[in-house]
Amino acid sequence: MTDSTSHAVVGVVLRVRDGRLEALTAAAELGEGGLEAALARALDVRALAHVEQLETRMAAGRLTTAYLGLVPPGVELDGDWRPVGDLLELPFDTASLVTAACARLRAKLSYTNVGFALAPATFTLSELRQIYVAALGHDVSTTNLQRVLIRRGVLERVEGRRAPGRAGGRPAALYRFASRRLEVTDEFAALRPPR
Amino acid sequence: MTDSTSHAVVGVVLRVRDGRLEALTAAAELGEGGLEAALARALDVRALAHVEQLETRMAAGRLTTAYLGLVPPGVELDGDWRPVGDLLELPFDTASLVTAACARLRAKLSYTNVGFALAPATFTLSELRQIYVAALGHDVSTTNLQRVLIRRGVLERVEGRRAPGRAGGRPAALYRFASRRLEVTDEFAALRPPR
DNA sequence: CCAAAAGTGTTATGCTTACACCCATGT
DNA sequence: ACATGGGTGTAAGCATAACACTTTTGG
Repeated sequence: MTDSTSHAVVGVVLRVRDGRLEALTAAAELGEGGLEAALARALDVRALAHVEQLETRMAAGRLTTAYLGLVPPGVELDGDWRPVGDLLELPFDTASLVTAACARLRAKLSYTNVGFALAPATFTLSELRQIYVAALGHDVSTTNLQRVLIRRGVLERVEGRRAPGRAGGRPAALYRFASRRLEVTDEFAALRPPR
Repeated sequence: MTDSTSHAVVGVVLRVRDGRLEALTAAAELGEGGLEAALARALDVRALAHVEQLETRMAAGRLTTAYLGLVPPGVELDGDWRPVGDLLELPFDTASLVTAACARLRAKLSYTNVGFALAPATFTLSELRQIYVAALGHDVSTTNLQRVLIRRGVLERVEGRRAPGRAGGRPAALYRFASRRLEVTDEFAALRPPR
């Protein structure tokens, strides 16, 4: 049997800009090429540092498969970017996908290395902190961010320092993500296998 | 535009029986009624204590949306149940969905109350332990299981005790899950919001 | 010399694991 | 009494959070 339902692929792309988490949505109809191919027609996937599927919904006889994409600073992706939290002008189902995307991002920030997809190639800890603050929606201490990510092996020191701004201050060390592909770094909180 | 791709909904159902994790798969073509309706045609969803979507794939021009379902002991669901780990006779893509389902279950057992969907209404801690051991694939200490689940408020004591078997032993207290709907009980391991 | 920003040291807290010990029942 | 399974008490380990303090720069 064959169905004749319209099937859209929606990309929900997130980025951090000016200390705010912003979202962009784009859609294309599913064709012969497959889900990822439709996503590629909807937007320039080369700009995305990370992509993962969110979910597939059916409403009003229309299928929608949503993807989460993340764009690092410095990479341009044109479209109608708008701050998350200002979703009132979006249709309800789109807004709800953006909310789902943000929830997924927040969760993964705490137990994976996804941060790499929102950060530039190299950065200072303050810069990384701003990204985490924007994405998580609550304050994060630079000290603890560093401890956690270093101990897990997520961050690596890199040569050189960032010169301080006008106000002075100690020059900041530069870091990078050890891997730029998604890795689970803190698998299970409880009920770990015995040693 | 309208696509004419065939679209199957596959249910991957898991249960624990005789100390082993078993899987059953069933599929139906997507129709007008929507994804959940197709799932209901594939199998008796009334038997499932929990259902959630896994993912949507497209391979060889064919769409597949997979769901994870969980059945508690004492509820019958007919079909070709087979132990997880004995997937060689299944087509590759089905086997890979079963693997994904198990991974999802294992992960959620550690930070949610999903256990309710694999356990009977009331049970002893030993019985619950056996379920966790089978689902996680590694040993779990009864002591720690109790501590973790009680502190999180996932388990509740219930009136009465289970009489010991032939070999004697102290009668076991009975417990139940405080909620029988999915709840996240251990949100973030790291980077929690400040107090 | 002072302010500002970055980074380290130290302590406290909380959750989990490990393990020893006590409890209740059948034979 | 003793074996068996159930349950609790206690201590240890580990990761995170909090915060004080030191370091390095610009003005």
